Amino acid sequence: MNTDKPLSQRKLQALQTREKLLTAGQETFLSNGFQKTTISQIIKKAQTGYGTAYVYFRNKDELFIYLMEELMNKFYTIAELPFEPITHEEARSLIRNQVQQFLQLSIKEKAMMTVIQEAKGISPSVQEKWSNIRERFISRITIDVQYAQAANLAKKSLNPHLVARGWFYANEMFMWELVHNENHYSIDDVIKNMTQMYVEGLYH
Amino acid sequence: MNTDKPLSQRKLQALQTREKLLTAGQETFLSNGFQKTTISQIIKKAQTGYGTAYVYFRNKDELFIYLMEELMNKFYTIAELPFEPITHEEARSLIRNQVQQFLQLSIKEKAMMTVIQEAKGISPSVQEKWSNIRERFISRITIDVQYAQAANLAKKSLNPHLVARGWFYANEMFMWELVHNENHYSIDDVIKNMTQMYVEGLYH
DNA sequence: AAATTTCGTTGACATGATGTCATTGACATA
DNA sequence: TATGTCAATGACATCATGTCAACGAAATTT
Repeated sequence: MNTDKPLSQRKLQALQTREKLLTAGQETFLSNGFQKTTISQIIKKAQTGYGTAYVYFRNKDELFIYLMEELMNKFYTIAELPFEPITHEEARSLIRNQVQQFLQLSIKEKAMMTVIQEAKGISPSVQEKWSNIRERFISRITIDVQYAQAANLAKKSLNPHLVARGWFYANEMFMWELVHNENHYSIDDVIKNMTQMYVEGLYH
Repeated sequence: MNTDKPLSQRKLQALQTREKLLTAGQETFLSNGFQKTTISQIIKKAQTGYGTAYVYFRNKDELFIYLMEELMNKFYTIAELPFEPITHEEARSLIRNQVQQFLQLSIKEKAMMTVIQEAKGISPSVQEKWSNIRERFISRITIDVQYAQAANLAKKSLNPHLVARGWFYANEMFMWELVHNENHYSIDDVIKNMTQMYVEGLYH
């Protein structure tokens, strides 16, 4: 599990400094948001000199992206959930479950998701990172749709790529809304309605 | 049509200055994007002093918002298209038509839409403006869904608010993708697939 | 038509964030 | 002990923003 680390005291300290900056960044981003967070705030909290931040990260955006990565892995796990239903009903259940996990993870990580939403509007590199997640979901959903079509569960007249994309888009937007607290709907209602529409639109 | 204008020479010049700033802004935004456009660039193109821009607009965001308004009115027209179908088929046709107009307008105004997309990620006030359009579409679609349910064309087990929201979300996201040229799909395919999924998911 | 007021216009200025770079000094190496 | 390496640093140059006191031409008053 643990690869041996031939760490000199210097390298160790460097890693610690980097880590200090990341955690200081985490805290600052969560309390101030992306836009209002400055390098000065981060290095102050990390107790390092100004230039130090630029030794480890090209800029604020890059520092933030490292913070995103851990969270992204959790999403990837959900994106890759197995999907091999035999019946219409089983399909509905698996789909509903994936939506639920996606939305619940987002809400659990609400604080960070809010900042990510803000950041992806401002920073092209953050936007691209989020785009990675999106495409990963979409290509996996595409495969699922194709599976259902091959199993004669889903209508073959529909383009699986477009179906997958449209389906994820709706999910994503509801997710941002839930994260932003602008919703006046219960999560369960959202899941139930979306799943029903999707399954009855796509499946026989 | 034309309300009488009791315009002193001063007020006239003021209006002209404002207009110069708006057109200079328009040009600059379209060629440089939102982020990279600065007040200095705008006033230089408008041939006014630096402070003048701040006389007419609180900041860059507000100037941009005035530029958005005209375009937004075109969207509102589409949002309010009449919808009173008698049959399933008529409903499908009306829906398809609305989607088509929405996407075509976006593509026709592609240059400005690209800047709007960028701006709404950066400026909260632009985001709110766009949110107005979205909610206007959604509430209108909600009414349409309710109409179809009352006419016994659509399933009554679905929540019309959530259906309308999810449907618009998918449309919006495809629209941004089309505007951004990231699409590898034809508009017609997108419209056909989305409409089919929606109608067969919602209608009996 | 002279005097006075109003107000559109202006650019210098203060502020604040960013990214760079020459320098420093503690640690590693010989 | 001497020499090198490199993590750390903060002063600096750069750039954008928003403010404000002052100017002067137009409008109004006397």
